[in-house]
Formats: sequence, C-alpha cells, structure tokens
Amino acid sequence: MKNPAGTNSADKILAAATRIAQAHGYGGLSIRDLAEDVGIKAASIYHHFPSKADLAAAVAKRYWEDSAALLEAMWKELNDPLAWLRQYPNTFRKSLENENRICLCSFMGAEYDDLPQPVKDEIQRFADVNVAWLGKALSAASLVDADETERRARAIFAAIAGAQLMARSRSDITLYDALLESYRAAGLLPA
Amino acid sequence: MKNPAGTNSADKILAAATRIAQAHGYGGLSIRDLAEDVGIKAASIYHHFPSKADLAAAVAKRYWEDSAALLEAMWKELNDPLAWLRQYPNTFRKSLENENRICLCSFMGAEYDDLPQPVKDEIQRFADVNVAWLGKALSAASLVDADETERRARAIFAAIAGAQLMARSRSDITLYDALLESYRAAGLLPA
DNA sequence: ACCTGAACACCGTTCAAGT
DNA sequence: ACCTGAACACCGTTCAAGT
Repeated sequence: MKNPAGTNSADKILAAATRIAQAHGYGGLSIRDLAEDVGIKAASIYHHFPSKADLAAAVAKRYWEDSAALLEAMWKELNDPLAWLRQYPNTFRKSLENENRICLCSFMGAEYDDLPQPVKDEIQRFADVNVAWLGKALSAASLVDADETERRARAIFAAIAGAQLMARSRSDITLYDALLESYRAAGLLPA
Repeated sequence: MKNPAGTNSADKILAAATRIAQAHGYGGLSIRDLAEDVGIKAASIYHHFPSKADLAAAVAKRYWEDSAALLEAMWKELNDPLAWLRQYPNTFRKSLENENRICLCSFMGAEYDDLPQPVKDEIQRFADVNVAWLGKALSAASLVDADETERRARAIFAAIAGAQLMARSRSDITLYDALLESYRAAGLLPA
C-alpha cells in the first residue's frame, strides 16, 4: 500500500460517491458534481473507474464490506445477544443523522430497474450480510424458533429500511426512533 | 365533463407519468419518454402542465386521492375490522404485480432531497391518508391501546413500505408475502 | 499514470408557427 | 384549443490527445 487509506484519488472518489448516492441515488449521482467534490474534472473520474456502472458497483461493494466489518466489530464489542439487537438499528440511524441520508441499499432498491447488473449484485450482498448477521443474533438470543430465525431476520431488516425511508420523507429522525419503539412494542424486535 | 375519465390527454399523461414514476422515480421521469408513451411530442406536454414539477405534483395528488377512494371502498365492502387489516397489504402487492413497481410515496421518499416542495406535500398526504385509515381500522379492531393506535398505524405503514422495497430489489413477490407473514407472526399485524 | 478539451447524446424548457 | 419543429442551455459520458 502506497498511501494510508482514504488519501488516494480512488478512495476519495468512492467516499464522495457514496455520500452522493445515499442522498440522490444512482440516477442522481452526477459525475460532474462528484468530480468537483473531489477537485478534478469529470473526465478524470473515468481514469479511476471505467464507467459509472463500475464506479457504482465499487461503491456498493465497499458499502457492504464496511457494513460487515462494523457488524463484526459490534459482535465482538458486546457479548449480550439482546444488546446486539438493541444496537443494530443505530447503524441506520447514523445515515439519517448524516444530513438525512439513507441506506444505499434502500435507495438503489427503489432504483432497481435502472441499475446495471453488477450494481444489483453488490446491493443484494448488503442485504444478505445484514440478514445473516441478524439471524445469528436472533439465534444467540433464542428469541424465535430455529426454523423462523431467517424469516424474522429478513422481516426486521425490511421493517428498519421502511422506517428509515419514512423518517427521511419527513426529515424527522425522531420518527425513526418512534417507529423502532413501536416495532419493539409490537414484538417484532425484543423490548 | 366532456369525456369519460381517462380518455382525454391530461388523464392519459397523468396515468402514464404515474406508471413511469413508480418504476423510475421523479428523476427518472423523462418528459420526452412520457410524451412518446402518450403519443405526442415533448413540447405538447407543456400545454397540459406548466412544468415537470407541476405534473409530478398532479400525479402525486391523484395518487393519494385514488388511494383514499380505494381504502374507502374497501371499508364499505368489508365489515370485519380484521378483514380490513388483512386486505390492506394487497394494495401494495398490486404495485409489485404490476411489473415490479413500488408505491410512488416510497420512491419519492427516497428522492426527497431532489423533490420540488409541492411534490413533497402531496407525497406526505399519501402517507397521512394511509396512516389515518390504518388507525381507524386498528381502533375498530381494538387490537392496541387507544393511545398506541397512531404509533402502531405508522409502524405498519413503514414496515409494509420496507417489505415492498425489499421485494422489489429481489424482483420476488413471494418475498413480499413472506415478509408480511413474518410481520403477522411477530405480532405487528393481526394473524 | 493521470488529466483534460471537445464532442456526443440527452434533458427540461421555450417559442414561433402550424392545424 | 391543441400540437409541433427547432432551438436553447444544460448535463452525463466518451474519447483522442495532452503532460
């Protein structure tokens, strides 16, 4: 590695592109704006990534990799299964705190029809990683029957994505908290 | 009224624009494509709607009005509170059946940052109408405490939107059904 | 390797001119 | 009233040419 992480152009482009895509989606990710953000010309972006599709796929790949690392760290940091499930929604809350952004996976889920296949694949990996982690946590907590953990994990993931989306469309992060509290009160998540 | 509903140009434009927006969003709604869909030239769209923002606001307005009428009809057709709550997710299922489209409100919720204010307002009305209806149904069913109905109604709406989004990103309508079943098993919706 | 000007195809929008 | 071709200023994207 020549440079520390985040200091070379490709890293800067990926970081800026992620921020833009979380607020404006794939369609709203403008190469000209992105280039200006990074401090180069639009055409120069294509020196680092062969196309917008490749760039977006790289963004989505790094996105789920970072998410996996974060979940792994949380797993090691806490040792209470209920604490894992308590903490989990916070990663989605962070996006809203970050200027009302949402999960890349949610935005691109909406844009699904217009996504290049490689981007679709990486986006699905994000959901897979999250659902798998939730399944592990649910199993450890012994909250639902073994043959129901996978289904429940998916339901929790979908419901949290929906809560994030609704909170964004009201620009109201307290709505996100209230929705999560309702999920807990209803029994979808442990109280 | 000169023509039956849906036969004049403005109606055809609104219907086509709605379909496009449910698949590609506000940003993905191209006036040129829309015009071709309707069989006129792009410039002619502006004879019926002064701007894209006005068109989108009209689309969103009609969308929640249609939704309100549909919910009203369902209310009158069935007389069992539990049947209302059973039937409700079907309206969202219909969008997915219709070539993997999603609720206009969900897509534009993601695009929130890029929406003209009049469009934002109409989109919020859709959520308001749906949450209010769900609240009425929950009250009638006496499923949750009176001071919890509003919160629960919002939670159900958000969770269903999330399920629809996740199902779209997998192009898998059976996933939508499975998620709804999990919500019921978990206690978010009546079984 | 890294960057760029210029070109291309597209977009929302306008307008004068048609029926 | 309703429609249109042509034009405008713009933008994402590409590519050949620079250093």
